[in-house]
Amino acid sequence: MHDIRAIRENPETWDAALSRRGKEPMSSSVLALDEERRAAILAAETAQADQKKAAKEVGAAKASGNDAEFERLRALVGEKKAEVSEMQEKAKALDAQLTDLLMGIDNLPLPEVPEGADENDNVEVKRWGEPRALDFTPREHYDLAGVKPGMDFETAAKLSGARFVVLQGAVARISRALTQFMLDTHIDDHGLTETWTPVLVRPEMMYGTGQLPKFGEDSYETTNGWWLIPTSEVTLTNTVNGETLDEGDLPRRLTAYSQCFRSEAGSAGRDTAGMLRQHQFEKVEMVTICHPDEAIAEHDRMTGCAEAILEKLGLPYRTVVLCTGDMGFGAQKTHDIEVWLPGQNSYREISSVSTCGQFQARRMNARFKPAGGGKLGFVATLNGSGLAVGRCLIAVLENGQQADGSVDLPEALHPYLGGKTRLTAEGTLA
RNA sequence: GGAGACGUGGCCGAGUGGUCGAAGGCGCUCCCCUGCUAAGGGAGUAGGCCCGGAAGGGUCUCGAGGGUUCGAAUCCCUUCGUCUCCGCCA
Repeated sequence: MHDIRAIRENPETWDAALSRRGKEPMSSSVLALDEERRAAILAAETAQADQKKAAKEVGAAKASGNDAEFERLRALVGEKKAEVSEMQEKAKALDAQLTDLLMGIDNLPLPEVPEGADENDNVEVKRWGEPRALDFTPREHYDLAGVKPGMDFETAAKLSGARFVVLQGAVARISRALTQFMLDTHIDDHGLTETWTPVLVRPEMMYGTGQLPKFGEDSYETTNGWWLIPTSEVTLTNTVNGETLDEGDLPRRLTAYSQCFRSEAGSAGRDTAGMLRQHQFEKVEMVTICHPDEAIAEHDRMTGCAEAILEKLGLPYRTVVLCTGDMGFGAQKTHDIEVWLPGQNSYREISSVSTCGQFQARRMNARFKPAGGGKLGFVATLNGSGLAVGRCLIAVLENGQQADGSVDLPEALHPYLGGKTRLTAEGTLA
């Protein structure tokens, strides 16, 4: 959410930043509402001060036996009370309106974020690894002989419908190995704190990280009002919802493996084959809660954590800075990491690392107490995939594929596979 | 799911309708005393919002939301959470 004071102080700057995202200027409507709201608050509080004063005098009048004065003051209190409740109601309604308005406005891009309309304007900032030269035509993951026995879309369709998968045998194990490998790396090498969270949350949490109110269509709500998390960014970030942390406790770096659920309403027709896009998928997530001054450095650090996974797996990738038009709702700046998929002959998103600045913290009311004293500040929050397990599985399978449909598996995974090094064309580990 | 109890400031803990934002203790900060890692004395010690250049003032917050009342931490309702017993269960 936006800081109303910042908008008041610099409406033009604020509108200009918004327009970089291709959004209409909002400051005049925001400020008009804000002014109305403050006038109502002032009126309500002035009336209330009068009421309280008179109410105190009532007691004194009663005690001194001044019945006339007592009655007069009683009447005055009654009068003021009506005025107070009227103005309070108005103030409350205006405040809710303003909050609703602000809650629906995108975060502002940082100055260094390139301007652009869509993914074509993203800027590549790093490229690592060389796609392997092949003397055969690469296949997509679901088309590999060794994969087919362990990746069953028909049974998944029977169980649940389209965009689900059943993994079995060696493929299931490779997937699990990937998860373990990622978590261990983040915990042991990157110093993140392993965390396990619920996947069902109250709606307030979805507001906190920005899925609600605008993107309810993308997630699933249960009949009793819980929401299935679309990413554990929701739970990890909201661990500090409503909290005031000591500055000394920052930064908090968390990682969690979780199931993620997305209805993907707008994506029908895209990536329907294979397990690239599923309603339910697995992800290892990273979240940092830190001092706002450290957010940019943390952003680069976190990006590095995600890249390290791909490097250890020997998977070629490139990193891009998303342009203003391609960034998510709550982000100030986003790095997408795209892994090479030989079967598609292209780089595909496998991780998205964003800093949200204080945007989510304001929604969550997550603050910190400065070490030297002074006013409380809002923390900064960052999140990033580290990585999407399903897509990483695809990348491992496609990049390691051999002409016969078997797969050479990355060395980093061998310890997690009981020392086995490859997926045979028959679908077993060897 | 059933029955009951509870939810106060950084922590502990008083307070069951009237100058209570809230006694007391602990912790912390500053000052004094003390020639020393003891003890004592004093002062201070939440946050949001609104007005104001500031000083300062107003208002809200005793889990949250609503209500009763001239007046609520104290009464009522709703809700969230915690604990105990029972049931169920991975």
